[in-house]
Amino acid sequence: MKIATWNVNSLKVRLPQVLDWLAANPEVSALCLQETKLEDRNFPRAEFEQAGFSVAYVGQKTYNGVAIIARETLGEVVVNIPGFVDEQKRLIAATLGGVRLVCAYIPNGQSLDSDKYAYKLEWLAALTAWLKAELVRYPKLALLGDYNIAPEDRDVHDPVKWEGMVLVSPEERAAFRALTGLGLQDAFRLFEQPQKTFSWWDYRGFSFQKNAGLRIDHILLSPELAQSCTGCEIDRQTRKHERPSDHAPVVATLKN
DNA sequence: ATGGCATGAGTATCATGA
Repeated sequence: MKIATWNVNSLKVRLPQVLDWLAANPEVSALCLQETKLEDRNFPRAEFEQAGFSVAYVGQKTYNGVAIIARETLGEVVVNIPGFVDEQKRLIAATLGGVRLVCAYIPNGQSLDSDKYAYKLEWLAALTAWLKAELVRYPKLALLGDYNIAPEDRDVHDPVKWEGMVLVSPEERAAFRALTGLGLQDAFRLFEQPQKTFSWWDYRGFSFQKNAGLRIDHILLSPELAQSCTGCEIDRQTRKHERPSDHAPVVATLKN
């Protein structure tokens, strides 16, 4: 099976692209979406179900919103981080064929001196604490999503330019390492990868054409899943579409 | 260069993103 994550930056705008992408990638068993920006009553459930998918989603107006689209029935759906009071809709988890899928839209943080940055670090701490317990319950666990963290300088097109900015700060990178410290492994880094492979490019300044991007969308795998992972790729083709999302899908292949 | 796009809410601009 393949599992994937894609920040679509409005599912209303990107729904045709998502359906096309799922049709073009039939090996993808589950696709995690972020920034759907839709209240639940406006989620295009019928469109996905008519195309044969099972869906789990939670969203809000204008901002955030996450969903899992799967080819088989999703079970054990959990919304938000249990025990963490949060107005924002940024996390949904579900089980598919014995694999626990956690779909997360980690806060951006805006800037290092922002309240949103403090919220980002609190959110990450709560996520890490919850996942520690979740990993005991579910040895086959994947955390997929928009992390809004470039884990290392090689994940940044111009590390000097980005120094002191959100997404690359030492605290955020330490929070990412706290996740890998639970035993989770970055699927992308399990394999040899081309230099300067990114998952996000700013809409402004021809960033995609210049490949001025960041790798901030990730799939982390529990030890048992990492063992079965045979590949991980970023599908930058989607960024060439008309009205593209600024993020590209990340896809991991799992055996069995 | 605190802009540069894009999206949504709402109908002029503003908040947010990364």
